[in-house]
This record gives sequence, C-alpha cells and structure tokens, in this order.
Amino acid sequence: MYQLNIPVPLEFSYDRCIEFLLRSPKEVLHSVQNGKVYKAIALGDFVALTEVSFSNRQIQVTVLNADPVFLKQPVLEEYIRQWFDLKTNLRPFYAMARKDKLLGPLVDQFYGYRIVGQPDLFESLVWAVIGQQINLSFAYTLKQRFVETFGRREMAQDKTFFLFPSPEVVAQLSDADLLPLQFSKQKSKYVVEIAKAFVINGLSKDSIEKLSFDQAKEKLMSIKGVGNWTANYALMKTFRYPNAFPLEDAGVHNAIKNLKKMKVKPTLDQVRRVFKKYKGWEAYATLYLWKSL
DNA sequence: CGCCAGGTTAGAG
DNA sequence: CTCTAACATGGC
Repeated sequence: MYQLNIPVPLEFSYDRCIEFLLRSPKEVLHSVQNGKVYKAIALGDFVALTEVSFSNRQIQVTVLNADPVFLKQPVLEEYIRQWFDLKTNLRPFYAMARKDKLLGPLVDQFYGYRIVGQPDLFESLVWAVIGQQINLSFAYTLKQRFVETFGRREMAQDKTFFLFPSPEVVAQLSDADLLPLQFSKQKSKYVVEIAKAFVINGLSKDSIEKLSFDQAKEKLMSIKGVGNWTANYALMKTFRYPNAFPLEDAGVHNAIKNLKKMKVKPTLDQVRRVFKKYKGWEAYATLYLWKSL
C-alpha cells in the first residue's frame, strides 16, 4: 500500500475543506468517513483509489489499490496540491479581507478555508453546465445520474468509487441518452458539445494552461454553452486563477444582498462595485461569500 | 402555487 | 455594450 505525505501551508484548514466536501449527500465523486476522504483519481491509464486524511499539518494520501510500478507519484502529488489549492499564498488576501466590512467576519470565521477545486477540466466544465440555472440540490441529482450511468466504477475495501465520465464516452451521447436523466435539451446539447471540443477539437487542460488569463477565458467561451460564468468557474476551480470571477453567480448576488441587508438582489453594476475592492482576489472573495450562505 | 435556482444564447436596441 | 425572452424543471 502506497503512502504519500504532503505538508500544508499555515493558512489551511482541513476541516473547512471537509465541510465543503460534505456539502451534498448525493455526491458520487468522493465520500467522507471519519474525516477521511475516499476518491478515485485518474493518473493517465492508472486509476488510484485513494484515502485522504490529515495529521501533523500534513495531508496523508494512501493508495488502496496501488501497484507501485504503475503509480505515478509526482502526478498524484500534483493532483492533491491542485485539488486543495495548496500553492496559493493566502496572506495577501487575508490582509486585504480583514479590513473589509463584508469579508472581514467571514475570513475570521472560516480561516484557512480554500477553494476545493476540480483538477479535471472536463469535469469542471460539465459540472458547471449541469449547475446552470437550477438549484444545487437538483444539480447534484443530475450529476449523480450522469456519473453512475456513464462513469467508470471501481471497488476497494468494500467502497465504491466513481470516475467522472470521459469526453470520449460523452461525445457519443445524444438527447436520447441524457433527456431520460432529466437533462434539459439545452444542457444535453452543451454537455455533448463540450465533450466534442475535447475529442474533436483537441481542447485540453494543458493547451489552456499555456494561454494568458484573457486568452484562456476567450477560448473556453468559444464553446457553446460556456458563458462568462462557466468560464470563470473553470478558471477558478481548475486553473486556480485567484482573480477569476463568476460575476453572474446567483449565490454571490444573494450573499451580498444578505450581508448588506438589501431588499432586492444587487444589479451587476453594484456587484462590480463591491468587487472592485477585491481586485486580484475575486475567486477567494467569491468563495467566502458563498460560504456565508 | 409561485418564485427562484452557483446561466446561456440569440436577437434587438 | 446592455437588455430581454426563451429555455425547463425541481426545491421549498
């Protein structure tokens, strides 16, 4: 059994990240038991079935099914760092946020909470599209059906692990496959469109990673179904840009409305005005506003 | 029952 | 560039 220890920065709260991972009982891409996270992670051809825990300021990763010959340790380590966003130095953000009326109380209360991301770009885009314009609970229902129907299933230690469906599989799907899962025609079309962008047009995380922020956003938005909100969601959760900002996000709007005790939701211009103070840290400002809900 | 949900698109002004 | 209707269905 293969093990890996990854030290974390001072500004990191494992418990806050676990809270996030526990947010829906319908989550199928990981499970949490006794503070340990179980997740299948694709490393090229090898699927690592992992158990993630935390002690002595280190994230401990145990690969339950490892044949060390096949395990790509640096790739796994990089995945975990990206997943928990360990590379971002939060000190400048906290210094700014503490002085802010809206964020101040939030960063104190949830200190160390980081953006738990989605290192897989395809998953990130599809999940964002699934979540478009529906409530989160229903979004999880759709994701569960989608993953259980088209994703790969693995077993280890009596636990079931699911892998997110691959672009190759999804590119072959049609309305006949997705409408019965209660995807709208629009969602069905968008999801297949995204898969085709990977399979046919050669879209990849690596190719986007080489671009600038603006170029990356433009490239993502050239896919039908990926608008400003979805592109920024991926830039935040997959590419780790601290300045990614899903301006149209209903959650952000409601958080501002609640914290400022407004009677109605702010206009986009009012949201822009609030976020002007958070320049460079929009993604983390968004995270903490979400957390306030 | 009505309103809203972690939006996007196409079309009009 | 901004505004709007249409999309479509569950959650509360």
